[in-house]
Amino acid sequence: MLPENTRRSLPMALLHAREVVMARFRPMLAAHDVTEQQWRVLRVLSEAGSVEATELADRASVLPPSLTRIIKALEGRKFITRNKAEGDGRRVVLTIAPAGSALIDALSPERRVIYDDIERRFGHEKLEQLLDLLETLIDGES
Amino acid sequence: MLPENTRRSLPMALLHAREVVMARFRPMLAAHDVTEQQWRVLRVLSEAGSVEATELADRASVLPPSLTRIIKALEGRKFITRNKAEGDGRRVVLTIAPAGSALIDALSPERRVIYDDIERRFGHEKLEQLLDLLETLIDGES
DNA sequence: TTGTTGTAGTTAACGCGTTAATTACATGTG
DNA sequence: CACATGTAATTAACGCGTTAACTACAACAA
Repeated sequence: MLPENTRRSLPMALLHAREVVMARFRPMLAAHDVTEQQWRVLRVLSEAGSVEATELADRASVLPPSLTRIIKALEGRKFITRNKAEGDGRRVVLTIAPAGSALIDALSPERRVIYDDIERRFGHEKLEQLLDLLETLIDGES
Repeated sequence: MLPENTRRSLPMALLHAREVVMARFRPMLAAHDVTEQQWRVLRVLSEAGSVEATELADRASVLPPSLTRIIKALEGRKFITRNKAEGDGRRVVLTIAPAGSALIDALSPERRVIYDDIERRFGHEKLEQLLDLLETLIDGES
């Protein structure tokens, strides 16, 4: 059945929800001259250490062409390092650098405050439930 | 509490979920040379008939500068008409045109198939639950 | 070894997202 | 009326999203 109105359209609802959430984080990122996408890439690298470009693009939900640009920017600021994979001249391995880890650490307290506030207003139970549903949707469709 | 990994990050989960869902609709839109954003604008207008630019941008989750560009494109293809509001020379009123309605109608069957497939795989109950949670989140944060 | 096919990454082109600045018009105050 | 303030829309600048095309390297077959 088609959604009777745009508010019950799944793509629009997901978009709108992401927007209101990101509105909370955007000022923090802007204050440190990091774009949302750069931030996602940094977080994945922070979590995994060293990751190949393809996997990184996938985990950060960034397309390969965008990742190329983002790598240049992050490498230029010494947040990450870029090396060829040994044994395969095509692959590129990205690694988080000290300055990158430092940025992640520096933003953690502020992130925590924002995240806690969202969780408090929305409800811990609902948040977990929402994350579970999203995970199921993602795994089922991808 | 901070999300322990990127999969449980609300912004990333929302982004990823939207991506896998839109992947289903994108080919349909591309086949008719309509961008996602143009499509959202058309749908809102189709639902409401005539809407002022500011409200349209809000309901379609499009920023004003983007809306200006989208209006030009849609007006050029005679999908919508653009008029000044009477009584206020600043405001602009957008109205869906016959060609726009025709496009909406033409895509409806295909949309239904895609939406039904998502709903069937994900589950009707879960979909309703997800939409409810998203609506709550949106209303609470905006 | 040579040619073919496949894969990883980059580049290109065009539209949108985002913020800031600007223009045009409206409203309110003296 | 004249001026200041406020609001709607547009423009500008720069980065990302998206698709397609291209380059470089790897794997594989003859």
